[in-house]
Amino acid sequence: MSQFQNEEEFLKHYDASKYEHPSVTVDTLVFTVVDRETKNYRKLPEKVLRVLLINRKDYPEKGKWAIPGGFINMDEDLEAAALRELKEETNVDDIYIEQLYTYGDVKRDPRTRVISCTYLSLTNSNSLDVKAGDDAKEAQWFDVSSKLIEEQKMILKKGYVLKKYYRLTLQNDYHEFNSTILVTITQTGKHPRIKREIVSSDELAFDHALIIQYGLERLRNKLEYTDIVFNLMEDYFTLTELQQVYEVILDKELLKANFRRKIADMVVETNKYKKDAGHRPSKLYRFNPNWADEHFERRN
Amino acid sequence: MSQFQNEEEFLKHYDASKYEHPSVTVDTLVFTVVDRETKNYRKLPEKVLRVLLINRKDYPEKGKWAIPGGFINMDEDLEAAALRELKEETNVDDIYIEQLYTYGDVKRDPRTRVISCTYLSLTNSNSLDVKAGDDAKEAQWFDVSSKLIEEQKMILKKGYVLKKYYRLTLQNDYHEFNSTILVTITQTGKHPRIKREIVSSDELAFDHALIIQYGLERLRNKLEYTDIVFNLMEDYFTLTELQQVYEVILDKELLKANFRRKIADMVVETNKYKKDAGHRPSKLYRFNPNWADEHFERRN
DNA sequence: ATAATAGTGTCTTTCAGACAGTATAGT
DNA sequence: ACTATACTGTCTGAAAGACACTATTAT
Repeated sequence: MSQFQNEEEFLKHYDASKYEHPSVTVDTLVFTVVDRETKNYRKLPEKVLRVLLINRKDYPEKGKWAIPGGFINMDEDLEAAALRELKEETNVDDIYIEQLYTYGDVKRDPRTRVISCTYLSLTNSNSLDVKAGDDAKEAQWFDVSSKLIEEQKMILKKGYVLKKYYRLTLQNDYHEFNSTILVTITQTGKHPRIKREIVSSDELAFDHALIIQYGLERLRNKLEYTDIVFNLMEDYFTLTELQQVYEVILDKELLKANFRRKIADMVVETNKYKKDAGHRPSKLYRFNPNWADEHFERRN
Repeated sequence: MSQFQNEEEFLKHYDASKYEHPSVTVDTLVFTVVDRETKNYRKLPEKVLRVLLINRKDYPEKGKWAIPGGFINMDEDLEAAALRELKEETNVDDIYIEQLYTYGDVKRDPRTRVISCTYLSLTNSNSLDVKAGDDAKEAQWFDVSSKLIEEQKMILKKGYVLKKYYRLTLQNDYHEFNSTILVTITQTGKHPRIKREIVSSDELAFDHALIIQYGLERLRNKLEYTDIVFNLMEDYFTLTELQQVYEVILDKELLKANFRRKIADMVVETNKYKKDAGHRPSKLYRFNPNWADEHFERRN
């Protein structure tokens, strides 16, 4: 039985510092798609998927690359904290953001128990205005790709264990490094379980290789059933550009005619054209905001 | 520039208590599907979706119903904490669990800043062994349903705002109550935004009505592209039972022949039969563990 | 025999995949 | 004229949706 008469009374005596509390950070994975340079005046530029990382200028994990983030303030919501940190560290603003996953393993940070609530964020390359923030952290974009490099299947008496090794590659003009991630699917009895763990990740801080890998998976999945891709596009875009963005994220080629049929409802034609290179100009399209209505259910 | 020579040196001087930290809880939403009683000996029992709630015996929110959960220990992983709390409070064990969402609004708990990392959990009705834990908390199952009751669309100059009101109903033999949840989809300019908020929720503690609503949405979505449903089934089940579970969760009727074709690859026939009532006996099936292989990508 | 469920066959429409074809700017 | 891209038409086969039909048990 409670010693207090009412809730007001209870709250007056409540002392939050009685117990030890973990630290809570928010970390934001920012993706964008940009054009790679091209020499042939006729050829269209290739698209590349990029992720934003900052070089840690302090312990712990000093010198390693991390996704932007930091400790939350006691008086700000989680998403607000994510946006604030992003702004402080990288000057990126007005951006699509959604919660990704919360990482809280006991040993993931050497300082103390740190729970990291991570966010996935998308922006088009035009809105980029990345400079290092004034806290002496260096922000850079990295080309990112994740490929399945090995697969093992072990059959057990009841079910099986599937191990998938992914190579996560981050590179730009100045740096290049790899991480290896192991995804284990255990199917024994009733509940299949998925575990993601880092095999090696020398240049990425903490468990951030996992976050990038998982964010990429989420992005790929959502590409197929939401309108999330338009956060990576300019206001006006050609259908070929849109297709290229799909292709670089899904890491596979798509057939033009089929692609156009599939995304037809998501876009609206404009009367503008993109005339630039040595070939037929292409019509510019915009996102069709009414598309979201009927497809609202699949947004989670 | 850092004042420390190396990471070891840094960690020796690190004092986590320098800053104020939020509290962190884990809360787990547990769903199951059970048979409702039937009087007609021929008729199959109807299925109902249930959620597990506990009645809070202490401040804050004393007397209200809440999802089982509690504060994490400093030396246990998040999922482990969720499982421990579930076991302590409700005696539920060996259960499917996945992370749902992390709630961290500043004012969501009157005591202090509380970040709640929530989990979604599924179990079949056979595995139920719910008793109130020894900390004098009462656990009960509630039939749960969420229905769209009103929809408003406002057209703006650039885009629109869609407001959807859902009625969340919880009821069992002893209690019945409703919450109203407002889902607002704002589509202006580039980034569509979704906000979920509680309009009214008198008998549910904190923002738990939101969690139930969101968990139900997640369950509905995953039903369509994963094998998650089998966590709600016994080892052996009839195809009609499986269909009933789909129907009660999706809240719509399905055509038998089409349903069977759709789930054909996910199950394997056995030579057992369920002969019980005044009609043709039906074959028992099991989950086909090989199904997961090819469909691994869509698991997130 | 009857009531209720178990289980199958097939028609139609829709959609994904593959591929071949025509159109048009800039040099 | 040539090159690279823009854009469309159509065939095929698979899957989704709708519906009708047959089969089998306990009472």
